[in-house]
Amino acid sequence: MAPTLKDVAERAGVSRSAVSRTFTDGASVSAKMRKRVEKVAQDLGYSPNVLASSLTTGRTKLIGLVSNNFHNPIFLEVFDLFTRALQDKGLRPLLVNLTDETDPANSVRLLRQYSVDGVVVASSTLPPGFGLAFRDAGMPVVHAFGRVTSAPQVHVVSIDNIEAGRLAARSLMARGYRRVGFMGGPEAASSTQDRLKGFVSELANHPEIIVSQSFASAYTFDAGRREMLTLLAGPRAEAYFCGDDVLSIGALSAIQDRQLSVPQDIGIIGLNDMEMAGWNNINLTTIRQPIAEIVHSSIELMTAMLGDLARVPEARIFACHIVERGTLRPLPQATGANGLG
Amino acid sequence: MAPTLKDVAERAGVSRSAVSRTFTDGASVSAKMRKRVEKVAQDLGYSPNVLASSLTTGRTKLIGLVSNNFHNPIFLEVFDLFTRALQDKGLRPLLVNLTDETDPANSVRLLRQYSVDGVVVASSTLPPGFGLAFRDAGMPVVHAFGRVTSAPQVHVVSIDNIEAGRLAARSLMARGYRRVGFMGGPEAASSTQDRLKGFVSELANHPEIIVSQSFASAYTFDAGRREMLTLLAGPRAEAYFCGDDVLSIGALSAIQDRQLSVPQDIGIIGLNDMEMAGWNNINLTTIRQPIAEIVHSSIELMTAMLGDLARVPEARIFACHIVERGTLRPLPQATGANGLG
DNA sequence: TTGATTTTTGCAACCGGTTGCATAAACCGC
DNA sequence: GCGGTTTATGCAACCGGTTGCAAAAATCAA
Repeated sequence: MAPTLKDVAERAGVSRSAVSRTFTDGASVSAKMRKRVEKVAQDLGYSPNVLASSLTTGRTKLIGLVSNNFHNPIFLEVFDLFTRALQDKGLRPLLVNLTDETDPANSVRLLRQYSVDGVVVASSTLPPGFGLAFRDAGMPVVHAFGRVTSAPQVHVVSIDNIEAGRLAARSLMARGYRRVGFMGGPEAASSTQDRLKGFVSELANHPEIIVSQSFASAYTFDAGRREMLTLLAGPRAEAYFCGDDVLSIGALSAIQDRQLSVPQDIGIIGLNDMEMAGWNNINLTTIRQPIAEIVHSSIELMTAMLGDLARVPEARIFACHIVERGTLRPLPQATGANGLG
Repeated sequence: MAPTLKDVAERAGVSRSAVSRTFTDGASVSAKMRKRVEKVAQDLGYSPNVLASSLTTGRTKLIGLVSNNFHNPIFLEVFDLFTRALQDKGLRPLLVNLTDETDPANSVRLLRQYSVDGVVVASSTLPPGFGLAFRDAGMPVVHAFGRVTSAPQVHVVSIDNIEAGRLAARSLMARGYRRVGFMGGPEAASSTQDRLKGFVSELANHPEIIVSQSFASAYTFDAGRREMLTLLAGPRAEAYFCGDDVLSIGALSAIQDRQLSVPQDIGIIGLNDMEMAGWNNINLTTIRQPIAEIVHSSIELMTAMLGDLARVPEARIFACHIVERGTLRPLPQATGANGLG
């Protein structure tokens, strides 16, 4: 159906190589030849088949975009940013949905079959085994929203979850909360553990503050709501740092059910700053992850890897900051000013 | 890096054809040969390169998944369902983000370069020119959430937007509203026009009911909020049928700002039934689109097309129904029972 | 104009597979 | 064991491109 290089060559009366060369930049073609070929190509509506060329060049310009996170609205923003950033670099995202997948070998096989040039893992909950398996299969890997360590085994672009935990703790203290709670995401996820670690360690210097902790079973509204309902049944804290914005909204719904008011009776601080958090009937105070920066940095790292396969893994860490809205009491001092930056 | 068919053939001491045949089902290979080859393939970690084989078979098993809708949470559900359904059929989604794209020719070129086997357009706002351009380029096309017509030019799987408009009108009347408003999505979209048409035509039989109409500029929270704020500044209706759930939530936020209460002062009915609509601090009465059914039917249609390229375009229409929640007054008669089905 | 140098072009082999065809091997009934 | 059929295998050409190499053409300096 679609015209091929051979068609163009015959019609233009030149060799196939000549046609090929007009479409690969850096190749040696005279201006005359190029013009002639381009004319015919235009007429025929020819455009080169990337997949065929990949056989010899070894590059498909296909990037596996793998995630297991198809229920958190923040990831729609993430996918939007990733797909556009990849497109801008002339790369194509091959979307891989890893929900319910536990064996990295399957994914490796799959990505191999399509000989993707690289893999972007976009998830804060996918176990590190996946990234490692891709790397071991010889593919450049960038793990966005992954766990930051001092000796990363694959490239990681993320926030410092420990620091985020600290930031949350400091914010709550600064607002005068004395009994604070950590209501994390899935306990097994390293991001949860890191945030807890930061949260607790910051508070360790303040023995007067009472800390409790618990975990929601997933990053979902229902899990957040359920967890908060059980928390409210016992002795409750004055404010909670929730695992993410979706959990926070679930928690808010539980609080509302109990006729308690926010932030007077209970304060909530989330994490992510998804679009919805700013909707003014939600108005959630939260810690903002700089999504766009993380995505762009991930792509930058990926394209760098495509040029230098041997590049040694690095971790890129982005700073978080608090977005003041209505679910935490204001700071005691001057309005708006926030010494915690 | 990755082992090739040749490697396996040499190692097993058989011809390349033999190896190829063990991996294509329906091919003639003895059990003995198959066993031998599979053993070696296993040892080497070989799996066939789909892209290379596509050169001769003409099938890449790549499906372009194109959308321009990366800001509406319902589409995260849609992407989740599509990617999983495609995976189950052994197909791979090549995600194409058409935000800001106006020229179908670019997308055609792009999808051609990757010689996708077919294209799924998932959008209610993308102009029909895109689907047609893909079709004209010889690709099987299914337009999910597209416009239903009696003589479809490409396969369409969707709800009947006219009927949805009627359903909304009937629901509002049944609940005793006398002044009703249509607050649609982008005016140019055919889905908006169809819903309006249905809404108005149903009410045409009831001259005692006063109807107004307006349009939000996009399917976003802000647009919905803005539009409702201007509506509230004038003579307002008792209930509004909003273009979708996101617009509805924006509208609710505006209503809340004006200290009006829902559903006592104003009723709202949305469309989509995205997950969030059921969150009980939103609790939106809405018209449910059967997303999963639409997606599965789309994929079914796509796989059918792959087997029969000449298949004549059809429209598959799914019924909508109302999901009763808290933003519309209850029906006057018995609780819960809903005569409108 | 000539010979040396640079640039452009085509040939042919190759990338990793598939497949029609011919031949070889296995199977069948007797 | 035989001839006849069916099944399995390998050869070689092909899919749509790219690329090293050598020959041809263009450019340059003298």
